[in-house]
Amino acid sequence: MKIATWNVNSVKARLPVVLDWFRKHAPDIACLQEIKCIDEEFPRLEFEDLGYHVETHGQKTYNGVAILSKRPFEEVRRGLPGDDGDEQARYIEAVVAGDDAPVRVAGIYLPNGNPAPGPKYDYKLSWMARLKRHAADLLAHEEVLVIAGDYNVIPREADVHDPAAWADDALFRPESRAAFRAIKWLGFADAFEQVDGRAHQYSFWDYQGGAWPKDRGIRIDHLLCSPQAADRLTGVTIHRDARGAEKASDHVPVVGEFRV
DNA sequence: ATGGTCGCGTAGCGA
Repeated sequence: MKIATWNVNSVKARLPVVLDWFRKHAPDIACLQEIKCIDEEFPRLEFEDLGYHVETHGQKTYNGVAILSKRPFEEVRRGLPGDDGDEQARYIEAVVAGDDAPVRVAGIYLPNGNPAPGPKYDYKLSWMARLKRHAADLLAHEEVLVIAGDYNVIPREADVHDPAAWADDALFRPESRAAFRAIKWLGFADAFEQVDGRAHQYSFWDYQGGAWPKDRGIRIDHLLCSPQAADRLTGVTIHRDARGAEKASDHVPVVGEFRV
């Protein structure tokens, strides 16, 4: 089973590019971030035509997440628990039947947090604290669980082209990396680090300043795997080539393959 | 091509 995450940076602006990629790579489950539209405006029919079930947690203009699956959803949750006043659509979670076990997938769009310090950074860290609490609850189920998405965190120096240039950025500051580690150390494996782990394998290149042609990227799109998922993980592919497409997103898909 | 980000929404913010 292929489980993908992709920050598409507007599903409507990206639709031809995204549909081409789905036709070519046919993920079984895909989490999309920054769909930038309300549920009613999501191009649902186009994905249903490709054989997908579609669930969205949309928002006007900003944020918004979706989860797509070839198999029907058995359970869907919208919104990250822990703050009923949080209006930002950044979390969706669903369960799909695997061949021999249920598969729970959460799609996340973790707050960027810049500028740091400041209220946006405080929101990022509090969101991560909420994610940690919820992730701990989910781990207790002992399921095949993948938390997939745009974490907006660069875990290691090896995951950024120029660590010094990013030292004060909300994506690389010590508090952000510590919060990411605290979630991971609840008992998750980073899929990429488990099966590959090479330095300088990026998932995002800024539109500005020729970041893509100069390969000035960062790795911020991750698949965190429960032990039951990690045991079944056979490979991870970062679809770097997608960044070179006409009208590309600034992020590329990351796909994990699981025996389930 | 003497420029050099993109999307949303139609100014300026967010990333």
